[in-house]
Amino acid sequence: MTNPPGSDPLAGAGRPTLRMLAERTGLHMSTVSRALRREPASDPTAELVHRAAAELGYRPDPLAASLRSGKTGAIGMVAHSLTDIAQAMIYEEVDHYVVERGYDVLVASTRDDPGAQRKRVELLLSRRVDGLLIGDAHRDGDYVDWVASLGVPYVLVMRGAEGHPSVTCDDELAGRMVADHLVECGHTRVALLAGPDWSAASHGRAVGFRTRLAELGAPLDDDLVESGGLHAATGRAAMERLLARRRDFTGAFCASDFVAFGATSALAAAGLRLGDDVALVGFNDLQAATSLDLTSVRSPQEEMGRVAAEMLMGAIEGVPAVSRTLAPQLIVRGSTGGPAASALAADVAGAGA
Amino acid sequence: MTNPPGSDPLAGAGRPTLRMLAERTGLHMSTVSRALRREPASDPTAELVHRAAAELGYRPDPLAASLRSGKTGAIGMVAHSLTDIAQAMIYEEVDHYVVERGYDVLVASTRDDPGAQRKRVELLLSRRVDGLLIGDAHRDGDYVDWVASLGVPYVLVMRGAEGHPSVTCDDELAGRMVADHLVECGHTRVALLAGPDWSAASHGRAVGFRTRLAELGAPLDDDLVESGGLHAATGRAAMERLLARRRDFTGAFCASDFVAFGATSALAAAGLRLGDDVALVGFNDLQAATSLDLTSVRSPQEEMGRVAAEMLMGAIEGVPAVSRTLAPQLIVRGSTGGPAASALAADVAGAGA
DNA sequence: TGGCCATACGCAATCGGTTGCGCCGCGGGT
DNA sequence: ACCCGCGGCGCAACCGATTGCGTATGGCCA
Repeated sequence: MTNPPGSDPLAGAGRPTLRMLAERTGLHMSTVSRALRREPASDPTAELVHRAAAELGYRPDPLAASLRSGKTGAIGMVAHSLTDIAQAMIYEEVDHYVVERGYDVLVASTRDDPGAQRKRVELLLSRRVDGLLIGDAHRDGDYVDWVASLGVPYVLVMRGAEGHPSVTCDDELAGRMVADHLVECGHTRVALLAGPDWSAASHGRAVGFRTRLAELGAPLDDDLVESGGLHAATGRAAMERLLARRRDFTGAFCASDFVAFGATSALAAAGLRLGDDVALVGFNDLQAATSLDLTSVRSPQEEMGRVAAEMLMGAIEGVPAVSRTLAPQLIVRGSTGGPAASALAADVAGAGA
Repeated sequence: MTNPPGSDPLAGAGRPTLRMLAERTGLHMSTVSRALRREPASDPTAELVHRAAAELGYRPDPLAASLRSGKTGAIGMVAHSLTDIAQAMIYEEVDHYVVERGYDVLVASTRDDPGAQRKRVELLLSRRVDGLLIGDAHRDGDYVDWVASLGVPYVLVMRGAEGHPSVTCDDELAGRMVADHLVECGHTRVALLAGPDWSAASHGRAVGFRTRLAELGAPLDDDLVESGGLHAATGRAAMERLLARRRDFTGAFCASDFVAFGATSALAAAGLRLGDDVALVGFNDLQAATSLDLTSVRSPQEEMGRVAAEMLMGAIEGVPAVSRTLAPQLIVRGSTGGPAASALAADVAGAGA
């Protein structure tokens, strides 16, 4: 390939090493190594070394450094799926947070498969990440307990687990808020399209929802509960099963917006109008929720990502991690008879921009 | 940091090394190293070594191996944004493809910012990835040419660029298909909500659309073209601008489903009904498209990911990469007067499950 | 039975930094 | 004037594998 002079000082030719820097400056490697860690201006030697480094286009090799020091400057994030926008948003935020601080992120996705979870964590560990962000925790503690037993700093994000440091949304509160809202809108017989029960997030939402409904005197009928996955397909299937069984509910809470999207299709196919015949509430407040005019709970994914990253980096440096719970926010739209999409859409649609 | 005895929990004490394996088997490190690369059953020594490795729970250290060998067994993927589901789908597929083959993926996201692009590529390179998958190429060749000049195997995915190996969808064909469809549905005055012009994908879609419309005798009116980003917010804004200017179009092609979602909100706010007053076509066929009953073009993201990964791994092993273009598929739904959502939803909603 | 080749194995250098240790010189305290 | 402390620096070991080279060995064929 052609190699224009200004564009890449170090292509082709051997990449500059510490040894070369040492020769060029007449100092010893170790001196150079140490000088590079100082501020350029702190000291004549430091300045000399930094200047030489700049001239040669020296870039330290993190591999070699990690091998000796045991620190890699990288954290691992394991997600259940990055096609789940909520996880992707968390990842993006984590990425930007840590990269700004000179760290790096290695991701892995497990599809919530226990075998893959362990395998991917081991892979990350073999790459010697300094800490782990776990986004695919299951409520049965096996996986998470195992992670904890590895002796590597870790923080759970989005899905918590008893006795482990985590950054989560207050899912139970969110469930209660939805119950409040639906009942306030006059719905006394409502359904629940729950997510997988092994997700603490889904579980928490369901528990809060159920508990609050009971408190409000409109207890959830077990016959109106369907549980499944987090995708549109499972949401649609769940709503179809429900409709085949009962048609006397006037509202439903879906474990995620994707589930709500699927449910919407099923409602449409059954000739029921969203918001008029059946009120629907989703979860995550994705961009598309605005377009569907879907009431949804916004959980602060960006903030979760940032806080979790911050907490993990603290843990790596020895600060004990203490769990945090962030506040959800109900965004009311037309699917529960709220204001029309037009009124709210503008300030909402920018997520992920 | 101080370095008290306990601060290096399991790492220093426990992690089995090649040397330990050597001592335990009475063989030399180099012999052990080589025996591990053989099949366990191929040879008594190999079996002995493998057994010992299993007993000690030996896991090779990729850092050390890479340092010496120059190969990391990792590829880098740079995405413009993982909250874009299309990119996330590609990533997921790449991840599974290469992990199955003993490789690993390091991702980075750049938000399409030129500064970030170079920085992140350099970061990946400093981690010594064996090859690069570029998902955020821009049409002006600067960035991609620079990547090519680095001398590292690379493949562009989703967004191509002249003279560089890539795996893309036939975006121009897709644009033509949409034009055909809209005209067939009787729309002769249609609008275009284009994506960023520096994306070859967006550009190609627009070109194909425009060209085919002209061929069909219904040329695109420049006054009916809006361009912007790929998000719901920009889609909504674009449609609002358009509606403020003109109301005489009966159909529109959106550069992505997200843009279409935003456009839908704007239409609703203007009191126009999707499919009845204005026909809309999106791009990517995301899960939510089904629920919105949105006609969309499905581009084969999974296949793109797989093919690109395959091609890159080939390139790493010396097989020259030759660009491939995959076929798009139009999914007709209610937003262009197609069959109701109910008819098609079932087999479509499972994407990403 | 002798010679030759393929193979298995040991030895030691190597990848590119980091870090404990010891030396040296300089400045300050008494 | 003396001694101590401290900071900068060089030396060399080290992290955990891979790999070129030299030697011993076993199988095969003549």
